[in-house]
Amino acid sequence: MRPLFHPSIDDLTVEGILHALSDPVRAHIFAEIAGAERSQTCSAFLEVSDRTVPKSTLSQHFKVLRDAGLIRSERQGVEMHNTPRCDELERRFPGLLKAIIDAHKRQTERQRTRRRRRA
Amino acid sequence: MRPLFHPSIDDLTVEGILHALSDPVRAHIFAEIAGAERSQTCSAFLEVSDRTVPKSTLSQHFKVLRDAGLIRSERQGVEMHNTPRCDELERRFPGLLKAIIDAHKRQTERQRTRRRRRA
DNA sequence: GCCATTAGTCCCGGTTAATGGAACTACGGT
DNA sequence: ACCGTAGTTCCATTAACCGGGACTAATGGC
Repeated sequence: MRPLFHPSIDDLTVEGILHALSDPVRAHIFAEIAGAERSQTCSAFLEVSDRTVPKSTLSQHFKVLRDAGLIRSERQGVEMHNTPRCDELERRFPGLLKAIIDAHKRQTERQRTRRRRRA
Repeated sequence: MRPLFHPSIDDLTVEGILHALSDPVRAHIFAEIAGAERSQTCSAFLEVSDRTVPKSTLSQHFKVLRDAGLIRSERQGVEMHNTPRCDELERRFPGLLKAIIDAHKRQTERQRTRRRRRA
């Protein structure tokens, strides 16, 4: 297994981070990983908000998140354990992640209330 | 002239905003517009950080920023005047824009000091 | 050790999005 | 009416994304 690439915190770009989180599936995955107590495997996200994500696509998504410096992935046995790099990111770009995750939360909450109102 | 489309603040998505600002040229344009005292024309950005941007591309970039709800564009005579929608955006996604612009600033400053050190 | 199973990755063809040159439109000035 | 300027639209080329299928790496059972 070729060791997974993780960029140094100094090489991270805002563009990369925004691009990674501009996809709803990736944003969801990252929010979950960032909010979870323990590391999450990739296959935990084969279903995201009632939609099936093919595993090749999922693998790409994780690569994008890794390359953007948002998560760290390490193999443990047969599965991959993903953890957020929040502390480093917070030092490099203070407040950025929190603002984005908050905005996403705000949006999904609103979507829920809107849907409820329609129903 | 077909009137320009501006989405309602309620229809804005975080994904759209992040995607729009994940491009370095667009991020630069938006930062300038957001930071300027007065409205900016499109052609003010035919040169961005020492690179020439073709005007068809530039036009597309402005459309992306408009569609994401980041700017408002209105024709005044022969030129287009662009203003930020910061107040509305702040109400919808508090802190988001500031965090992103701050992160961008932080990044460009670092790039400058790095380049200076190398030289 | 060998086979089966599980978790992810890689490859590659099809589809979609971004880029930029050239033609076009919209407006103002003369 | 014509010209120059500011932006837009069209279209062909190129790059990025998606997902099915083959492949790889690690584990457990036998």
